[in-house]
Amino acid sequence: MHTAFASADIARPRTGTLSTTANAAVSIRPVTADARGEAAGTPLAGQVLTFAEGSEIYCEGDEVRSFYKVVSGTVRTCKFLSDGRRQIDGFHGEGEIFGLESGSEHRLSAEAVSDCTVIAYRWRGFAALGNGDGAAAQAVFQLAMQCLERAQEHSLLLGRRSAAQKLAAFLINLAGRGNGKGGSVDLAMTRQDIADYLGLTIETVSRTLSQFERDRVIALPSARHVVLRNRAALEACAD
Amino acid sequence: MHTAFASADIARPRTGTLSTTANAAVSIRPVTADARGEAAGTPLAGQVLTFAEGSEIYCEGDEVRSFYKVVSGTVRTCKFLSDGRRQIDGFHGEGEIFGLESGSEHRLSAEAVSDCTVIAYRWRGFAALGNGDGAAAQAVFQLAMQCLERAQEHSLLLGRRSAAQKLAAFLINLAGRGNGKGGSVDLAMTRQDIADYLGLTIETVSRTLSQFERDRVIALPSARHVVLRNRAALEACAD
DNA sequence: CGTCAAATTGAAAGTCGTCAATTATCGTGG
DNA sequence: CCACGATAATTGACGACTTTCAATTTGACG
Repeated sequence: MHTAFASADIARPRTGTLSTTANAAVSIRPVTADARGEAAGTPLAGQVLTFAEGSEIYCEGDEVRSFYKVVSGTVRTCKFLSDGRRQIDGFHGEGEIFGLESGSEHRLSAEAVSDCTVIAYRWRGFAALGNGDGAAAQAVFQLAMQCLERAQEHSLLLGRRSAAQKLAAFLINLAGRGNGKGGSVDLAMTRQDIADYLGLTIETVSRTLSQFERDRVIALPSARHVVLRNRAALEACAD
Repeated sequence: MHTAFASADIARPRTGTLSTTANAAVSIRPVTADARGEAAGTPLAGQVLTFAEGSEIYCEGDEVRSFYKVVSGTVRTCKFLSDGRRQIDGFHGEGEIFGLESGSEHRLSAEAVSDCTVIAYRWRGFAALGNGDGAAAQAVFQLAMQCLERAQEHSLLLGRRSAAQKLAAFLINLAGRGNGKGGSVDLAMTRQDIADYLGLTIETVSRTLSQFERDRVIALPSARHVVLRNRAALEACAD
C-alpha cells in the first residue's frame, strides 16, 4: 500500500540524558517568564529537568506521572506507526505545555528536539488536584483546551492543504510564536521533523522551501535559519 | 494553487430548524443512556433541542452559550476555508459531546448531518461552573480530554495515510462506535462529508469504496449502508 | 414518470512520493 | 588548521496516487 521510508532509520533514542537539576516546589511564574500570557501561573509543585537533544522525555505507554512546561528549547510529541514512520503531533517551545493526559498512560512520546529544560508538574489525574483548589483546576482546564485548539488547527493543516500551503502555515505559525523576532525564524527541528509534522517527505519539504526561496518569499542563509522576506505572500499562500 | 471545488456548492444552511422541546433541568443520565461509559452523568442543567438535517446548530464565531451532547442523530463540526472548501473536524454520534470551548466564541461550526436531537448544557466557561462543584469540573475536564484524544487521532489519520487507509480506519472507527451492530455500518453522512473529513475528494472516496467492494472487503447494498465483509482485511489496511 | 441531487465511473493531468546521486554542514581526529 | 567521515539537506528523474474534469448512473421524492 505504501512503502516504509522516512523515519525507518530514525533510531528512537531511548537513552534519555536526564539530569534532575532541582526539586523546585515553587510557583512557576518566575521561571517561565510567560511567553504568551498562558493561564495565570499555576500554583503547582514543579521539578526542573534538562534533556539532551534527541533524548526521550517519556514514551508512548509510559505511566503518566507529570505534565510538562517547556522552559527553554523545543520538544516534539509524536507517535510511531507500525511501519516505522512517525507522525509528529506538535512542537512545543518556550512556555508551552505538553504531556497532559486524562488517562493513566501517555498516548504519545515526547522527545527533545534540541537541548532543553522543562518543568515537570506532578500529575495524578484531575481528581487528584486537591478538591478545594478551583484555581488550579481552572488553570489545568485552560491548558487542556489550549492543547485541543492546537490539535484541531493541526488537523486543519493536514487535511486540505498542499505542500506549499502547509509549509507557509508552518513558518507563519513559528514566526507568530516568538520564534519570529524581526522577520526570521530559527528552526530547531530537522527537515524530517517538519515532514513528519506536516505529513510530507523531507524531499518535498526541501523542494518547497527552495521554491519559496526562488520566489523570493523567504531566504535561507542556512538550512535552519529562515528569513521571511515576503510575509504577505506567505500568508496568502497559507490562506 | 488548487481550485475551489467540493463544498463550493454546499450552501451553508443558516436556517436552523430549531425547536425547543423542553427546558429540562434534569440530571442527564436518563436521557443519554450512556453509549460508551462517558464521564459519569454530569449534573448540569440541560435543554433538549432538535435540528433538521442540514441545519446549523451554531456557527464559527458565534458566542459560546452551551456545549452539547448528542441524543440521537449525527452532528458534524467543521470549518470553512476562504476558498469555499471545508474541513470536517469530526462526526458526533449518540452520547458524544461537541462544542466545548474555553474561549467565548465557537471556533468551528456545528451542523446536523441527519435530523437529530441534542442536549445543550449551559456553559459560560470553566470559571462559571460553580466553585464548589468538583465533580462537575472533573466531568467537564474528562470531556475536554476526550475531544483532545479524538482530535489527535484525526491528525494521525490525516497525516500519513493513503486514501484506502483513511477509509478503512474511518469504517472501523464507525463500526466500533456502536454504529456497527452486526458487522454493518450505516453512514449518516454523504460522500462529500466523508471526503471533507478525510481530506479527500468525493471521487476518491467513491472509488476507494468501490475497490473495497471489488476486493470483497465490504459490500454496498446501498450507498449509505456498508457491510463489513472482511473486517480483518480492513483492519490490516487501516494499520 | 420526471426531476434533481448524490454517487459512480472514466480519462487526463498534476502533485507528491520514491529512488538515487550530489552537495552542504558539523564534529572529530590527525 | 585542515582532512575526514557522518549526518543533514538538496536536487533530479521517474512513477504512483490523487485530483480534476466530464459524463453517466442511481436513487429519492413529488
